Amino acid sequence: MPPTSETLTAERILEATEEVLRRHGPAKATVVDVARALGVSHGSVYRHFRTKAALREAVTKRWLDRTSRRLAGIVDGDGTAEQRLRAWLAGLFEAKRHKAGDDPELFATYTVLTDELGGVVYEHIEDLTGQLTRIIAAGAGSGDFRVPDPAVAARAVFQATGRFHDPCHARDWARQGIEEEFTAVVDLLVRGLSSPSP
Amino acid sequence: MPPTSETLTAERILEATEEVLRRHGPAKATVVDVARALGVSHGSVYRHFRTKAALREAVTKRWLDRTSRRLAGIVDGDGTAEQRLRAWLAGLFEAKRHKAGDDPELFATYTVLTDELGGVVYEHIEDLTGQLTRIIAAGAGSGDFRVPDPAVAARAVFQATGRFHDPCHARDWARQGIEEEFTAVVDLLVRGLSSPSP
DNA sequence: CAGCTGACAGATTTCAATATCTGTCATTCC
DNA sequence: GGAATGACAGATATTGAAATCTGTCAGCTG
Repeated sequence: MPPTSETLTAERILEATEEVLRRHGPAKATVVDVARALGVSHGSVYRHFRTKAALREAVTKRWLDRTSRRLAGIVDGDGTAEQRLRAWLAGLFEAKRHKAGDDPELFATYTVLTDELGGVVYEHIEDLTGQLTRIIAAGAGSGDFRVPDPAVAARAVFQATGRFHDPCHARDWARQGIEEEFTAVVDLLVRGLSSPSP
Repeated sequence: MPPTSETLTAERILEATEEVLRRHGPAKATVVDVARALGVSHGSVYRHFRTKAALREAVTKRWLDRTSRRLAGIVDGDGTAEQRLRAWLAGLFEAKRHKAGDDPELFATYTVLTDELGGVVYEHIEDLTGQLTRIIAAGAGSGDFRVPDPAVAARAVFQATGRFHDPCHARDWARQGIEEEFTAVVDLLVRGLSSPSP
């Protein structure tokens, strides 16, 4: 009994995979489960994704890209470079914190997945630091920021704020005072970017 | 056949525990193993440490304190506050990186231990940020740094450099270019501390 | 004939029995 | 008498046999 009689597409498989991951967790989510959820044989899933790893990679990439796209809107938005930088960092923190807080099981699942999929995460980080570089370069152009190399500065800012977006710190995001800590770090970084060259 | 006939002290037990941890890893290191290594019955170990958790805690504390003490020497050392701050941060990075690089097994062992012992790690971090606070306060006093609250700034600096001392980033410490990343982050933070208040 | 199926081999995971460990304490030993 | 021992009960870990999963492919189906 097929749940829907639409044709089987990669998109539908990804949808079902996400649901199975949410339900079963990363360790117990099998290709057979995904096929069962779709009412097809597991052989059909292998027609669209060569291996289980490729399927996991695709679903993880989709998940990460959702955050990327949301933040991309801030890069060319309104306000000064400093305002956009602050909004972007706050947006990243907020997005991660909500993902972790709203559905901890699913977040833990993706944390496991990203741990085993180095390449996808690398691209995601390149994407995000690229966005940051554009904001900082704009600030350097307008004179708000004084940095020798916007790309280097962007990476430093991204890494320095790791505590507020790297999944390995997720358990701290619910702690009392985390907001103040975030503000203190961002203030310090913004002052570093804005100060005259040494 | 007791390997040594000295009296059984807490110190000797900690020594043996560290050796057993190095040999067997955190999951397989048992109290029975420790007793066997010392040539005594496991009941004797329980005379000095009430539980296995207490033993693990004591040995972990000892390990963390070794790093603390090494860095404490820099706090009141020679040079300007900026020089000491840079030396302290570099020293912390260096210490952690060597621990992780020289004996990855033992480092992984302590990473597991610190994960289960929240309190000990909390105290260790309080200790380290305390040292940082003293350096930054000295800089604020001499006019090198301009910060409203040295303790807040110290915590921000500690967290912003987390990538270079937090065990969850240990695998990145062997990567190409990590030194440059460290320098970029520290430069940015020092500029932030030194710049005139906003 | 394009897409799907289900049986299959080898790899991985589960589960229950078996063995080991933790923490206690009555007893032994200097 | 203070320190150490080793037997013990309940909790935890190991092990290996049975079940399940991954990835392939010859054949079915519409």
